[in-house]
Amino acid sequence: MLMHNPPHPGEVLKELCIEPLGITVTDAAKGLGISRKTLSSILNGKAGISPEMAVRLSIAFNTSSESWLNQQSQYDLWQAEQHRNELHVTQLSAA
Amino acid sequence: MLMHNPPHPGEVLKELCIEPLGITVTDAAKGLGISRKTLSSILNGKAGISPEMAVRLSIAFNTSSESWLNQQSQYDLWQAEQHRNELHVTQLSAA
DNA sequence: GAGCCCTGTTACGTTATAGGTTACAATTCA
DNA sequence: TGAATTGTAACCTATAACGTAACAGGGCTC
Repeated sequence: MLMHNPPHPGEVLKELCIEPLGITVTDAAKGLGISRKTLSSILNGKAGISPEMAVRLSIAFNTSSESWLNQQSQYDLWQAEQHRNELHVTQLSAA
Repeated sequence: MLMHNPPHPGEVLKELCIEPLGITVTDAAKGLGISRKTLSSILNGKAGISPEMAVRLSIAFNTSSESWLNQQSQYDLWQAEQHRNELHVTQLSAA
């Protein structure tokens, strides 16, 4: 179970990939084969990392697509867990 | 890196949770607080497991929400990886 | 056979999100 | 000053996760 708020994957992408390489958002978007707006949205936490985007990132930065998508899942799941007690779900047992 | 086609999470849900308990899809849907159609779609591989659904499953079956969402991620990622060579992405390196 | 339950599925709707293009404003820098 | 960079807003499309209502078929039981 996750205990602390995981960072948005876009944050990690910016700090660990874009900034260290010293490349512009514009050039990174070109390399990724996506629009500058899409990358900007991700970097600023306005959009998530889709499965296809995870593959793109893995190619461009020679990383693991799993790590990117897992980061996104952890992030999404943490948000969902915040509303766990609002869900009307009952324990299920044998009939 | 995933090497083999992961099963659809709905398959796992059916075989490891619904069938062993001997409960009907209708009753399981009621317990989960979702419509029978939604559960049916998941069980038959027509829909994925959303973050919120992962939390519902974790409550109803006393399991880990992470495991459900991770299964879905693995499944989605495998699909995306099948088109890895169709993406126009270039390696990114220091400017 | 008649009735009932369970199931998958179709049709219709809403809502959210990823992605695109275009354009604008603000900033930085040569 | 002029060019580059960036975030963002407006507008579009496609996909997907939900819901309800309705239907058809299979199975079970009086």
